[in-house]
Amino acid sequence: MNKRITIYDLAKMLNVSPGTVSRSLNDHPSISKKTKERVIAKANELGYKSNKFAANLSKQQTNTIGIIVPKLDSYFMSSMLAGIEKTVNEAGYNLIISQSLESMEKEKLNAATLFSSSVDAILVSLAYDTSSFEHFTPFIQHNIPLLFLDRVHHIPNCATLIIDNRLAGEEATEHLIQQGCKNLLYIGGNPQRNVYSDRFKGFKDAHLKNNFTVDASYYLESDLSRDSIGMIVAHLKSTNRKIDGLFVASDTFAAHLIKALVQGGYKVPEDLKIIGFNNDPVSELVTPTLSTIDYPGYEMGVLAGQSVISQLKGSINFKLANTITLRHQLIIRESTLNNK
Amino acid sequence: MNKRITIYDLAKMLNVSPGTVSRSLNDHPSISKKTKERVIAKANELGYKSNKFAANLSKQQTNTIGIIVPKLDSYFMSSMLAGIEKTVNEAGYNLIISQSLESMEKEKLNAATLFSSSVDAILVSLAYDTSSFEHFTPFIQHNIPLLFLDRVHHIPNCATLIIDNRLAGEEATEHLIQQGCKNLLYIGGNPQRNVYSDRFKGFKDAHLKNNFTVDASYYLESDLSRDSIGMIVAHLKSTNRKIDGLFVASDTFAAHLIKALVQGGYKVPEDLKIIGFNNDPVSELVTPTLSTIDYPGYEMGVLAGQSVISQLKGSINFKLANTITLRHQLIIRESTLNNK
DNA sequence: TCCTCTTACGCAACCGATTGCATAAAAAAT
DNA sequence: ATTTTTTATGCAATCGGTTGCGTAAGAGGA
Repeated sequence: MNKRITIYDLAKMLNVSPGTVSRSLNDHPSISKKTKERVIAKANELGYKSNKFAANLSKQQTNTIGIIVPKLDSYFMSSMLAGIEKTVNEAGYNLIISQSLESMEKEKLNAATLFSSSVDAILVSLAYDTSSFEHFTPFIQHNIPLLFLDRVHHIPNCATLIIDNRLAGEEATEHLIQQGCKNLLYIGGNPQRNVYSDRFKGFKDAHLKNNFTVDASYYLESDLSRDSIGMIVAHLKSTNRKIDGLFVASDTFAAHLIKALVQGGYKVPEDLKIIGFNNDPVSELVTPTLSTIDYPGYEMGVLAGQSVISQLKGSINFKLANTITLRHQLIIRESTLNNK
Repeated sequence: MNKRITIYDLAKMLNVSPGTVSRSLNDHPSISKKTKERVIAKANELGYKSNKFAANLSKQQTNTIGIIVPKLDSYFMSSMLAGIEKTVNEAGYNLIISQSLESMEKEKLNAATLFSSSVDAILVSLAYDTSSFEHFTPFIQHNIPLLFLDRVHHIPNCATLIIDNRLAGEEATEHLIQQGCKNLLYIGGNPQRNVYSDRFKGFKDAHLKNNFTVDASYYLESDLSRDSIGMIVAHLKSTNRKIDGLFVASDTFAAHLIKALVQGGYKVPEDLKIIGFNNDPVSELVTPTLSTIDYPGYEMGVLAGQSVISQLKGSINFKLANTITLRHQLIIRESTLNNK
């Protein structure tokens, strides 16, 4: 096992001081070109790698960014992470990823770990059941940038990155109405999460605009897991209102639902039109193909990375620019179309 | 911004030495219960968090594990990562995730970064075009556990975690043959990657067992990206061998292919049977549903995490137990079925 | 040639925790 | 009461870089 070589080794071999080696390696202006070259040449020759922990310790910054996501195994999350990882990596940061597994308790633990790992910044997409936010105060107290994305909570001086879920919900609903649906139902997750409640707001707004009645019973709360498909189908069958349009807050759930409904004898879109959310790849593969709202996960990740980095570099004042809203887009496919 | 408090602060306030504080906090046996309690109480009172970098620097270990994956936005990858993250996290480790984006150059960079981040161990799933492996030698030289998973390369003393791709390929092919296919084609990625070449080996073995002829032209190499669907369809139309069975090394690709073929007038499974690989959620959603090989990403992640941790803790001698092979399972769905 | 101003580098403190070794205090043994 | 053993703590070096400050050597000017 080769001993890892340090600036002291280099210094000794080159007959200079460790300080000079350090400065050379960091391209400090007060070192002559000649010396720099000698040092760098030797460093390469010996395969010198700086010890990040020593560097972090003295520089008091870690070049790591932490992120807490609910779960990573969805297309949306993983493409968002892909975008974040790529962006922060190019800026020289490492990304520590942790999952709350949709549990506030785990989220607290993760936050504590990341805090004690001295991340330079932290990104958070909230767990399903998170209802208090004190676990983020250490970051705020220590002025560590905290950015919420997608599943957000507004805390003063914390940036948030979202799409306009209300508007997207309105557009989706409006589309269903234009396709002739009269009796709509919204299927979403925990309304404490902005993504679900805001979409329902849009759903309501579209109703009001079209002089349709709407009340809380139009919000069918579900954990959007595959196991709940059966309950939803049962609900649709048993309800006295004859539902002819469904706005589902998740494409994968919508896709499974379509499959189940078709097997259960429903005709989609003839009997029942369905629109999803996210533009997950499955929406193109299911039959009928699923109309949806395109929700740019990767771009969101890139933007999140960029904004957190510019925050770290101090090049943007986030006290001012506090909320970034990304574009979204209605995508019409077969599951909401009349003709054919 | 509260100054972060250190063991020196605690030491001063409690009139003990920093060493005592450190030992108390680490539950060192040679500290009296009374002192420990005093220290811990004070630490909690002031919200003391140990500075990991200082600790890492002196302990020479970081409690982080690095992983390089080709891309993280596939269901398989993200569930594998979910499994790894959960496991190593429970063991007190952080996970630094980086993507090679299927490029060897990026993989080299990532390896260098992780090395200089002093990860305690590294997990790797190789990029599409990785053809040399010197970028891993620093880890080996420094005795840092290196575990390959899924897309592996055999290096002495490095553990690998795989499924039996050859056997899985044989089973998939055998199934097609049993369903009456006479003219098979295998669509896979770069044969430098074990996952693709081994499946083809199984494909060949099944042919030989059934006294079918097979040669290299039965391997259609593709990058398995969506853009290549058109080329594949063209190939199927133009080839003089009338293909009636397709073994595709990726479910998502197979799903898109089914969609394209059906649109192009093919009947699946009547004209052409298709079997995929991975048991991606999409395989149940596409019409016809896709037969496939179940490939347990999450479990693979858990196992990878466990084995790397036991390696770090020294509880398993990996010089002996070098390759772990996971179970896989043939899953038969509509895309390969005759009746109906 | 002597003086001033740069330039290039060395010195040493510092970041915050860990840990081997020494030792004072307390407990046990004689 | 004295010595030995045990227990609990302190001291100080160490991990590997970074950085403010001081200064010798070299460049430039008079």
